[in-house]
Amino acid sequence: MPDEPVTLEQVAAAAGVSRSTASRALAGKARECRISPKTEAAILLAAKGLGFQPSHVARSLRNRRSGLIGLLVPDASNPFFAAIARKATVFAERHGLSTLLADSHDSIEHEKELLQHLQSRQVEGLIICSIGGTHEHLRSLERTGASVVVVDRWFADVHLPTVTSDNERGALLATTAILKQGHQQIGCLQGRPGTSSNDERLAGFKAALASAGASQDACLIRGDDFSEASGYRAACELLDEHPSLSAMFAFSNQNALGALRAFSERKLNVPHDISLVMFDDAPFAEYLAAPLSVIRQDVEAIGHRAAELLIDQIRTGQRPQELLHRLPVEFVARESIGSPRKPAKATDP
Amino acid sequence: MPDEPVTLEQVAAAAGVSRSTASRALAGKARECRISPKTEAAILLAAKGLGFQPSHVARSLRNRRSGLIGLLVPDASNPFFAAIARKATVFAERHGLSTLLADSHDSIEHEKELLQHLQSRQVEGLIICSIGGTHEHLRSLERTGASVVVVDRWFADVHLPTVTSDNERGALLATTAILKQGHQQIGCLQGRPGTSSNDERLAGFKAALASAGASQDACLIRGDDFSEASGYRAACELLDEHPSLSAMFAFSNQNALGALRAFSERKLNVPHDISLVMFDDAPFAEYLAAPLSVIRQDVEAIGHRAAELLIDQIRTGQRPQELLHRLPVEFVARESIGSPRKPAKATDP
DNA sequence: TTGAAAGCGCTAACAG
DNA sequence: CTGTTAGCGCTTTCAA
Repeated sequence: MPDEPVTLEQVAAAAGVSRSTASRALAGKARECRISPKTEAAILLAAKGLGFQPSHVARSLRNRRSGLIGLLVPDASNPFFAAIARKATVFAERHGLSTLLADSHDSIEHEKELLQHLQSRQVEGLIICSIGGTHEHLRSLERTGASVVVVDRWFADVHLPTVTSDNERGALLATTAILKQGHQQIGCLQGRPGTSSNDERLAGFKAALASAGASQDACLIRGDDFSEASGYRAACELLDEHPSLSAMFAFSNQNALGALRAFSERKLNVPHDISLVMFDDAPFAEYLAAPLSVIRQDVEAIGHRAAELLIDQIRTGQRPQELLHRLPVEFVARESIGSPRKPAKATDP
Repeated sequence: MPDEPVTLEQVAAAAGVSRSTASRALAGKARECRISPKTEAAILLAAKGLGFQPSHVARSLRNRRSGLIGLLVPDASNPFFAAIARKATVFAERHGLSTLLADSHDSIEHEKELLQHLQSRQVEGLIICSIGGTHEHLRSLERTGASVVVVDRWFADVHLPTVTSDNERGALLATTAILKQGHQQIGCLQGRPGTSSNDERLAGFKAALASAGASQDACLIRGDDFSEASGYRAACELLDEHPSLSAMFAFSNQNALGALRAFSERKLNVPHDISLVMFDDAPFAEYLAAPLSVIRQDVEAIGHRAAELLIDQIRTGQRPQELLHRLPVEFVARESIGSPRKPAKATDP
């Protein structure tokens, strides 16, 4: 910013003392360093008068502490990550740390690159929502002993503190709720296969089917990632190939929105023609044509826990005892699960 | 992070050269500084071998450029600001700048405080979505000649580059659409009075009423801020006090959600019993019980323009010619505006 | 073609 | 009670 910032030097000069004294006084160490009240006052006055703002950069260099944490997410505009971002920044700020935001655009290449950037910025800690796929970079973080928290997804061979929802239980709850209504065939709109959040939900889905003795038809699982587009495609395929399908379970808000689009194109009514449950609650869910039953994850808590775990690591220099933090989820029953309609043509409600 | 980072010194030593030479080679100035290819290679090799990561902190101090921009928003988890955050970070990153995220929690005190923090971090530029209320701090930014872009809201007496939507026109469009259906009384669920985004929308609302010769009953304007709670309260009041009310215009997504809650409690059906339009589109809007007609603002464009304006300022050191950037909005007709129902009791659909 | 030296703004050990 | 000194890691004259 254009204006040459005021330096400690200038404050010291104005107060007629040396930099060290000024530094001490401004650091609130007047008592401790037995600085005379009048010099202290002079220094404080000079600082205020000149509008002195200590340089964090210089301080960082000297103290070898940047006072920065990094936050690396696949999509900062996704409400889930945005909520985490908020919690993290606020918590960090409260501990005197500022937050660098980085958005990997769902690309593992970007993720690695940004990780480098963040590291070269000397971040003291990192909250990362990794895309997954490869995770050498995570393992290397693990080795360096950096303060890191992995959020949302986890990786069996990466021993870093991780916070995520109880995905399997959530999916089990959702699927069970559907089965209870008497549905025989449930379409599954999955997210990105290979990610823990997806695979755990899938496991819960299958477990519920198994324990109900229902048919585990793998063909009823579709989808490539957590996007609206994937949800739409998956729902279309399922609807076209299995006209008798009476219920669907969407693994994300976006997937569900895609499904709703597919339904609306086909004039399918929820829950009359088809039932739907989605993973992750959203403010709008209860105002949809049919208020959606959902699995609610406590996003706030996830963000909070992540920040907490990170700050602890930074302060103690130690990884926490518990590495895997699984936060509970909750089934919220609304009106989107009905009874299976009578076997009939799929297009005319 | 625990591991002592590798310094330039070490790389230089390993390559058997001085820091200066190493610095030059690693800065890609080999040609320019006529460094012999073999020493260059040696340096690059050593750097790679040791996993050298230049210290941004040291560099910042030396170059007097932090390579940081600040992003100060009232609520990082609000999709609107989250989208802007994303655009800004990505754009900034592309220009070698990292983004510091700060969340003022809708509090002007926090806003000022965080602004200080960001400044002491030597940010080279700042994108700020100010709460408003007071804006001495903005005026002081104006004076220092800092690179700043104000987003979403603007302030008549603050001469800083600003990007916002054409709120007045949006509101005019929305209100006109309602009037065209024959509604006589339109409830207005406003956001925070005193903010430009609110007051401009209000102006558009009133202008539409005026030019249609409709009654401008100020009593039909309610609401305190852009939250769901405010929307709910406002809608309840309006509904209870004016049973003949047949349409509402919500100034934000949240306000609209609040209204929907009020409607649903009263078993009011949209658009049969009551019509609704909201400012700002949302992915879910078309899947609501009645797909909502909305005024769509181009959030991506706002974020993009803001980042662009900021980077330009940073590079040129100059404020742009045009200070006020008003991005166009669009009326998206869906199904939430119906004809006014026959005068009847308000509670039984 | 390379090195030595200075200094960005700050803090802290060590002297007075 | 306060000042002097050194140095965090890097870049950039200036000199060789």
